[in-house]
Amino acid sequence: MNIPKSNFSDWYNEVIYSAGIVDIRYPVKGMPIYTSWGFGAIRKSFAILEELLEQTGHGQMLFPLLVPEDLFGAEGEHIKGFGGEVLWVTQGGNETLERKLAVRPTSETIMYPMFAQWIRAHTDFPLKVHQTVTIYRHETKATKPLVRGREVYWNEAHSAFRNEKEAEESIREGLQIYSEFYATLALPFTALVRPDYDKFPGAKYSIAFDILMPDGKVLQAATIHNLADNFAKVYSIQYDDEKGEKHYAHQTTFGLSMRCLAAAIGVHGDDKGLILPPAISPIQAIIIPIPGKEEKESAAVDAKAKEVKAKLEGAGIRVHLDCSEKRPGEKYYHWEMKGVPLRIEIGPRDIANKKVMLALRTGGKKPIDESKLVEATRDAFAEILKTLEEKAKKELEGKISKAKSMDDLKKGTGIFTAGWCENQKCADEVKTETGGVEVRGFLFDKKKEKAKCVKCGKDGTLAYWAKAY
RNA sequence: GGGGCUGUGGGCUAACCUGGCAUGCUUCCAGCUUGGGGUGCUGGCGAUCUGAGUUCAAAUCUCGGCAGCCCCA
Repeated sequence: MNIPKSNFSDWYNEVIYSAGIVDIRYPVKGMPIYTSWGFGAIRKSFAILEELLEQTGHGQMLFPLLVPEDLFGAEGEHIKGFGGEVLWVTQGGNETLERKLAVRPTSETIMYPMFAQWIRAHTDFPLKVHQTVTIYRHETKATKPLVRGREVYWNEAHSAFRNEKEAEESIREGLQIYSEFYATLALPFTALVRPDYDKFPGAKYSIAFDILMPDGKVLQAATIHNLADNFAKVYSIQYDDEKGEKHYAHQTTFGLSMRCLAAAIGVHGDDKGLILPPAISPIQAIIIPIPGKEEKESAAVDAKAKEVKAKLEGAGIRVHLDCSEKRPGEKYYHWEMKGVPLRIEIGPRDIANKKVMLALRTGGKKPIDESKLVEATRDAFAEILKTLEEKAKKELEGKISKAKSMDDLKKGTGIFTAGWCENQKCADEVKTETGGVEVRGFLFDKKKEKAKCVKCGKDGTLAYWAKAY
């Protein structure tokens, strides 16, 4: 890496290519290749998320990519919200299709007609499903790998319940799942109820997780929507209760995309490159053998390195031994750039002392007793996670400030709290005048704090504001 | 939604204004050397995004397409 992180935009573009996260040289807009290091980290992340969803009773399914036009358009707000960027399949082979097929920009309209088939009575609840797939949105704006593309890999959870109360509980469950998920990535966030005009098309309300990036802009990195019975009415998801009376189901949906990796890259990386949290790094520990001056020494190092590798593998740690012909120093730079959280050095000196060297990507190098290898490695991962978390929390806290005037919004950077009268007009004017600062929403589940609107001065509510990706 | 800039070996880049032999670094390959933080030397492979136009001649000028970056909304 020869671009400092302070030049965040260039740093990001450089590091995602150099570290093997994506290759943007494929000639279709917004569709890069997610190469093995990047996709590996995404898969590790999603495996954690999928496990959390399974534990809370969501069953994994796979729904079709395509949805016929009439089904897609049934919910009026929904199609209005997505209509402009839907890709359509209009031809099959040489024949024009009589019924156009939409390529999913999200899967409500594909899943919910099936939900209507599956749900007949109150005993069919709760219905909780999730899937990890790609979705497609024909973005016209500038795209950015992992942040805004036309093809997005994500996990979406969709659930149906008997009533509003159960749906509310599901919202809380979603918050819990995503909070745990982001804790394993050491990424602090703000979970905010979006303003009404910015909610998911067709939802009652939307909660979104914003993660602060180093340039002071926030990245929306997960969403949770309460759909109430809006979609149930359109797709006839109805059930008989105990008394034989008909009711509409209440639904929720959550989504979390590969943006989580963009957030981890942005928040944790440094001038040397990436720093991946141990939980999602494709390789958690990289062993670098240091050859000796004599062949005998080198042979001993090789043998010891293999022994250490086997021991760690046996403990379920993702470990790799770099026996390439490069010099040790070059290997250090290489794996640091890729963000491997822990490096284990083994050389003749260590063998003589019955030690191995642990070098943490977050800083610090220490010899440890060979007999305590597994334990020390686990401790190192915990320490790395803690270091990342503390650093990220500190940065976030340092960049949330109270804005009392338009001037504060114009001059400051990061996240602001400021009053808002809840009229979109004021929000729009603020965005224009400040060069992009927009209302991100209100804290969920907290008593709304009164505050005068930062724009018009009328009575309003304390809201969160920031520039966003 | 609007505007600007850019596209040269795998990566970065010079030449572009003023049309005429495509420069350097790096990576990669081979060999030797070296080995606890990017060893050194020698040799080698490899490029003007795409289509049309202007011209004796286009990386260079003009127009379109595709792709990327930046700024504004």
